[in-house]
Amino acid sequence: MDTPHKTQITPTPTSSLSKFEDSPVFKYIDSLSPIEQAKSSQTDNAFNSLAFLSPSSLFPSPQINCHRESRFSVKRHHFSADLSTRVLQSSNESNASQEASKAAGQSGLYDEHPGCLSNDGSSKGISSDLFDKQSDLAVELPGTSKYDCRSPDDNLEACDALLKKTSLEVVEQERSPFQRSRDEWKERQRSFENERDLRKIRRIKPSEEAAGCGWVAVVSDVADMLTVNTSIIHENSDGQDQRTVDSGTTSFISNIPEFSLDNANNLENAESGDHQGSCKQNELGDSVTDQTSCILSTCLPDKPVVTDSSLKKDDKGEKCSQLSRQRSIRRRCLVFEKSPGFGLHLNSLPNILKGQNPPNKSILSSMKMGEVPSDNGTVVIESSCEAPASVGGTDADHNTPEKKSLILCRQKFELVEESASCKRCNCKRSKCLKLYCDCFAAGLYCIEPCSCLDCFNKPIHEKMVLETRKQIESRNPQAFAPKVIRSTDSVLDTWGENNKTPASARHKRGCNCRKSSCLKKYCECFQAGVGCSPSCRCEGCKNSFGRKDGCDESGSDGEGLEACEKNASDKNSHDIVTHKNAEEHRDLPVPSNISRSSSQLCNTPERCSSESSLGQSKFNSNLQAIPEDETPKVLKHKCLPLILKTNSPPNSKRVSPPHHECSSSTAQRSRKLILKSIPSFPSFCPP
DNA sequence: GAGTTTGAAACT
DNA sequence: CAGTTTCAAACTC
Repeated sequence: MDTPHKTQITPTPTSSLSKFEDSPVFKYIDSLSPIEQAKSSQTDNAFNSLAFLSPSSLFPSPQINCHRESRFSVKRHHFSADLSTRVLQSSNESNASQEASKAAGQSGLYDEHPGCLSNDGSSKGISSDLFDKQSDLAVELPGTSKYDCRSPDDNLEACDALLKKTSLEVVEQERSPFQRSRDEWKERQRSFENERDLRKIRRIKPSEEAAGCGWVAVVSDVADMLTVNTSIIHENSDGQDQRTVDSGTTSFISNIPEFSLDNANNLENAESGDHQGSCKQNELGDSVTDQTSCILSTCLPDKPVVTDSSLKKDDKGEKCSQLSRQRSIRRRCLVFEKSPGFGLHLNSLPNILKGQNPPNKSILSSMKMGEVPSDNGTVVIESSCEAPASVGGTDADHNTPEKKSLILCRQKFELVEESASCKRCNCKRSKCLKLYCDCFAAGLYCIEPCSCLDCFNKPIHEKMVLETRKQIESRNPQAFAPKVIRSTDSVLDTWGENNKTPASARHKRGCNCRKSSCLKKYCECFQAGVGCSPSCRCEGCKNSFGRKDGCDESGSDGEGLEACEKNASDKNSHDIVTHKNAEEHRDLPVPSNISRSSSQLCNTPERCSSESSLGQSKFNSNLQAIPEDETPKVLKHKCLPLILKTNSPPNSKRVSPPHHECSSSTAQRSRKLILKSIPSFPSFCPP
């Protein structure tokens, strides 16, 4: 709030600037260095816009921004070509500044922001300002409703503004190194925003489809969004932008089998007419099914899902809805949570993996370390899920390492899907609409294998499910968020000494164990394979993964480890086989608890990344005194159900969700940001 | 497989 | 916020 006093004292930026600009000195400086001007405002803005984006900007909460973003993106798609063309044309005529000015003039947008127009690098001032403030335009340009992203009705203007931004970027290519440097920043920012858009949109369709569309649909929406982005990229079609189009992804997606979704797709195809091709996967074609896109989006967060243009937005939502309904019968596996540095929703993993049925013996027996069974029984040699971003995408690439990686990833996803369908709950009185229900808590619908009674956690009761979820979320916004968060990031790390321990993750809320000494799966920390943290209120903590008091954790110590080992061995520890052993004993019966979580997906400790497999991982680690961790990149990133190379030393005890619990201010900021904006879980609730 | 234990979730 | 109850998974026999 401005006080009269303040007003008096502080001259308006405009007047001040005006005076300054009128001075001979300023003019001289201006003529000498364009950098000066850039520095004063644009540069800072460029940086600040990125560095100080509000949490919501960086990781926008879908509930808040989804509408804006989704529409924005779509429209941008429509206008970019036109505007870009105009700008490019003008760029051939004269210098960048003039071009920028023209562009600005055409748009008419900049006229309303004289402050953005500097004497010399008008283009620079304009573009950078627009660019840098793209996320804040709604606020920054109060005088104009053109970019008020908050208003659905202003999407056109908003898109227009963005287009201009993009166009100007082209114009600015001839600018100084300094400016280019800034451009890089901007590019990153834009990239980031694209990603952000993806996230935001996640909730858009759900909101539109409310009751009809489930998570799958939501995920599909992400893919949809990606499609739009891709289009944009193509339109801009400059080498630089092409980078975001990952042919490998395309290939990957196109090759993802329909696992058991054939029926769903068939149905969809029957209904979609022209779009069938788009939804029906072509083994090597370019089209991608919604589901695969969804999955892919989970796995390859950084890459837009390239889909057939026919597969699209308008009807897609509808189709997706239909498809989702079909799929929901099998199960809705919400493992798509991802983002730069953010993995899937780990809440779902444990469940997924836990509920996994023992692998087909024949498959298992035929498997070798590092191999992954596919739904059809084939075995694929393991390779990193972090396949190179760009891959050929042609049939000829089938034998390339990249292709193999893609195949591997694909099959991993298949496994996830499969395993998800095997998870079951046994609720008797909660109707599976409370967090007591693992399925519900994991964001999954109950399925046939569940032994629940009076279950309402089914697609046919979607509305109820949504409402219930909404209610729970209203009570506790983090109710469906991952319970275990990672603390490996130095900046975000908050557990201090604990952090030095192998436990690179901690239970977000902490446990409250009194009798189990945090050595049994009653303890959520233990179950997740993470050490207890100061936030735990447990008594007599002996968590082998890390005690509350910071005293050590597994791998190295004795008591905890012993207890854990003992605990693990009570039943089947003797049957537990490490990867190494697994190969030798793959025909041996797999321990129940192990088989559920690791036999298939987690043959290796590394594989048991994420919270889900942590438990298993822990067992393995305990047995092997696994050296402390270095979470495999794969795990740290996106792919989840990971099967890592088996012959590698089990050096990673666990992989935690990419969330950070922090106590420090910085950490808290980050955490807040993450928790707030990234629905760790696809929300049932429409925004 | 039934019964018990446990601690999170839900409720008051 | 603390105490109590409910609940379902984990565990034991």
